[in-house]
Amino acid sequence: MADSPESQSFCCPDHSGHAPAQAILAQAESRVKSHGLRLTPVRRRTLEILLQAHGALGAYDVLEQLAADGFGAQPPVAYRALNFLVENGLAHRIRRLNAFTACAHPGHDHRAAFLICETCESVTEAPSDAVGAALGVAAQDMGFALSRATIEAVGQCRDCIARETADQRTIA
Amino acid sequence: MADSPESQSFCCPDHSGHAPAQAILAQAESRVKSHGLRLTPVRRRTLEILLQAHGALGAYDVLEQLAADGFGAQPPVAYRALNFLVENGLAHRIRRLNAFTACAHPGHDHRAAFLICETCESVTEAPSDAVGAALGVAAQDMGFALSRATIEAVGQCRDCIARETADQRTIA
DNA sequence: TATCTTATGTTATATCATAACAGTCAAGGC
DNA sequence: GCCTTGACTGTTATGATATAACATAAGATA
Repeated sequence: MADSPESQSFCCPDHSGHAPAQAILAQAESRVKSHGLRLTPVRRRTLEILLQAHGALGAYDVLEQLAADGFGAQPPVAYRALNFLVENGLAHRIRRLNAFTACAHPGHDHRAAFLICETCESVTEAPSDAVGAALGVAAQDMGFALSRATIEAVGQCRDCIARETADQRTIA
Repeated sequence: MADSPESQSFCCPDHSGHAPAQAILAQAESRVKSHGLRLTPVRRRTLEILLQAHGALGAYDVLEQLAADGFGAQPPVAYRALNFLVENGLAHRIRRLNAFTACAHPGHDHRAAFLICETCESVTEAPSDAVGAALGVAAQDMGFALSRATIEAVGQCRDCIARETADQRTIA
């Protein structure tokens, strides 16, 4: 199960594998090109940085790494690249954390929900079609035309639950 | 329908009535007391300010009004009162807007979803039990223990849809 | 009243984000 | 090729949001 494609495709970048960075970068490249846009060096490097990150990264964290790589060291450099990635479905903005994370499966359009672990700060992208549908119904009931949504859950991830359980056994 | 208790209880503060401010303030008072806490003047006034607001208010907007009323004029004054209200279920934080809004029905615990109108900037609290349930299922599938969630939808509210439709008729 | 606790006020600073403009580079027309 | 054009990057400057830390005041309790 830990290695099945299903569990891979929604795992956070450093909770062992989702599709390897290379594959995602290639997908990103073609996706961007098909929209008549360019995955320039800063943008590509920004996506790489997000893909290598453990959890979500703040814009200034990204900026620091970009600067170390010889790109511009001013905030707009990071924000522009990050916004580009978000607008093109290659990354997501996590509002609760004022942070950004690489999209785990950029191949297709989708609405995503995020599971934010309070213990290890990991951010996991979860399938949210059902959630989106429920939200659509609620909106419709209010006469509200929904265009997009932010869905962010806070709690504890599987790994941290397991670790805590193990710790308790050790103590007892 | 426009006057039914149901439609009232989920309307935004200035899209005509939800329960009047007085009633909500009274509810707030008793709710807070039952938790062994106090609805102090700043906190009470902060809640009033939110209740009178058209949409959600930024902390600095609230601060400005508090200062005008003779309360402290420094950010922590507003943030403390706002955080108190949020922690006690009397207000909600709208992360997408970096803003706060009074809870439309503080009488009972509930998970809320917010509908943010891009046209008039109103924020409406929608019942979200179904959305929460769907999110719970998605989380469970990932082995994630959900503790709370942010659900914020962006789109266009009923009033603005109606207004736009009317405008188009006028033009045509 | 003395004491303890909670809340408020203030100073200072951290963190997140964007406007505006200048310089650079790539792609397509000539 | 080379020039124009539009997209991209870099920089300066500033704005907006949020909190840490500590001093003072106000309520509760003994």
